Amino acid sequence: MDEKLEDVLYYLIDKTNKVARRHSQDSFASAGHDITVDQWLVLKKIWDNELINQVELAGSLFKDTASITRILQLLVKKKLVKKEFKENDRRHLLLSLTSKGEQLYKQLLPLVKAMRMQGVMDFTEGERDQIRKLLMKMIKNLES
Amino acid sequence: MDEKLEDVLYYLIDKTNKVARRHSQDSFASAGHDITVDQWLVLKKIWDNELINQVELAGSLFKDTASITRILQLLVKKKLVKKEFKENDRRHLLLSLTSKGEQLYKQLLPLVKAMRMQGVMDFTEGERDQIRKLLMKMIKNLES
DNA sequence: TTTTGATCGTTGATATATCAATTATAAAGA
DNA sequence: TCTTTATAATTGATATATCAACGATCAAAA
Repeated sequence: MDEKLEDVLYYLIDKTNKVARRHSQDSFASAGHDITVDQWLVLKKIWDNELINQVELAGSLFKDTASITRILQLLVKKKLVKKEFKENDRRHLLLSLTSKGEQLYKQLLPLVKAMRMQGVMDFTEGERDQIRKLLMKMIKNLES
Repeated sequence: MDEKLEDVLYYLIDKTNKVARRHSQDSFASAGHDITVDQWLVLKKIWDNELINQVELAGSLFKDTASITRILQLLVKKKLVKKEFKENDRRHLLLSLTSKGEQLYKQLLPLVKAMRMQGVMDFTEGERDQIRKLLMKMIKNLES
């Protein structure tokens, strides 16, 4: 007899992830913002790292470049992000936020900070360190 | 200045989840099995809980009933799962594994058990309890 | 009994994940 | 210079997530 799904750790991690994402997504929606969590992540990464290209962006968000292409298509359509070519290298795109994108970023930031707190509001400093340490250990075990 | 993405706990959870899923998916593929992680989860849940309906199935896997409908379409097409109606109640479907489904389940189980170990192979009993406890605490904080 | 209400399952639309194939371009080598 | 090679980005196909709308069917109320 196999153990119950509820007792499988990956399952618990998946659930936590989903609950956190839904909470974040609902917070954006209730605040009247038409943006997905993944779009926010891309927006933030570009803000933090102006002129990053799509391969780097994908790597740092653990996404496929195909996913990044499609998320960016939407962000460009919403006029939040712009793409340009590096000088003398038409192969590499450089990404940056439009002023509308920067404005939205600043507007969302306090919301996002509140979301991040919600899950760990009653955690001690030790507990925060501990969960981080254990998750990183799992990642190391799974990345061969 | 906002903290770096790498320091955000949700981001770390998302990464762990992705790494675990990819590891599991790769294990299925290398063993020559054409099945997704989500399809496996549905298969296992039905095995554990014969005659479950789609709403219950969705709830226990944290999935939308729409997702369940589509995953089941594929599993039925692969002849791993069958749907029947409850007697005198054409509104409620009952799900069960076909013999092919049961056979596949048994074949995958040892693989799956190995996958589950991979991430926590060097964890002490205390660490396993701790991460579980902390994740459940996060879930409680985020669900409301 | 007819109507109303509630629940279950499906479908459509859109966003994302993943893999494979393709295009464009730059850099390196012949 | 011309060819080969490597990398970046895109696109197509399929699977899943989410929300909204819908259809079917049973149950309870009028």
